[in-house]
Amino acid sequence: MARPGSSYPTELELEILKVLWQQGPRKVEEVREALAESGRELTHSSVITVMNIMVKKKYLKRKKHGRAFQFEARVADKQINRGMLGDLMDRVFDGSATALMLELLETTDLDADEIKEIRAMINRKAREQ
Amino acid sequence: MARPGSSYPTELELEILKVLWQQGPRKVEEVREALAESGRELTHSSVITVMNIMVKKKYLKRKKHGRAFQFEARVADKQINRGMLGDLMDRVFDGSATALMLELLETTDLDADEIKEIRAMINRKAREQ
DNA sequence: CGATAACATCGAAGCAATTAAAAGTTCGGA
DNA sequence: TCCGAACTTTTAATTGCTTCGATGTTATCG
Repeated sequence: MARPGSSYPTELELEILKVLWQQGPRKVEEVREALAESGRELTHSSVITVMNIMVKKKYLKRKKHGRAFQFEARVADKQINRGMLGDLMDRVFDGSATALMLELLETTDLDADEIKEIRAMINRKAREQ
Repeated sequence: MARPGSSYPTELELEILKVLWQQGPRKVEEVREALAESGRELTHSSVITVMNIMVKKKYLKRKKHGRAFQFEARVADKQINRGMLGDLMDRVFDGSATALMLELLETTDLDADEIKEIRAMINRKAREQ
């Protein structure tokens, strides 16, 4: 039997989604350029292959626009981020948000502003209950 | 060209590591049973195949123990958890611990105790600076 | 209208991950 | 010592991801 196939975007798929989330609907060539700028140099052919797979997976939709296709994200960044984080939380931290957060706090350097922001958030959360 | 091959444990590898982290050094058969109990029914053959790959990848070491091998984790849970979390933070949240934490706080239901614990942690973090 | 450039599809190679059957090895008891 | 059970190694099928060359299509410009 074979690999199950993740229900979340793969590495490259995520990179492509990020470009479309940041820049809006784009042509393959433009996505290829954006990827190249962040250090991933692929041929046109490679990029379009993956993007067509992403259409099949419903991550993207495409529309003819002049002679080329325009591709657009069909999933929201929030939705994907949440899903991927939830997946890691389940798989690695056995579903414990607290364990995840403690790990993060233990191992990350945060500056004063960030701490302030997180604290405000947690206080708001406390008040909500 | 091929897939790069993640520097972190795969799905099944992580499940196996968890068993060994929780139970200490174990034989293949015992690991197989533990996996079955958490809903993943594999043949002996399948489990040993992966575990041997994990030895090659230096996740595990093995020692003859009677007629069977005993396998032991060679990496610490903390180390792996940290790495996988860091990887997600980089890939999904562009390296921002704050963004990750805010997302988690936004989307997770935490009970009073958990909030208290996290708050204590962040306060300690604030004092450290 | 025909050539060319821009763009798309097809086919495929190579490796990783998952799964397991079949074949090989070894230890302990009859 | 030899058989069988327990355990391991070998081989391999299947599928997913990444990558790209070769080939096919189409719009525009001269």
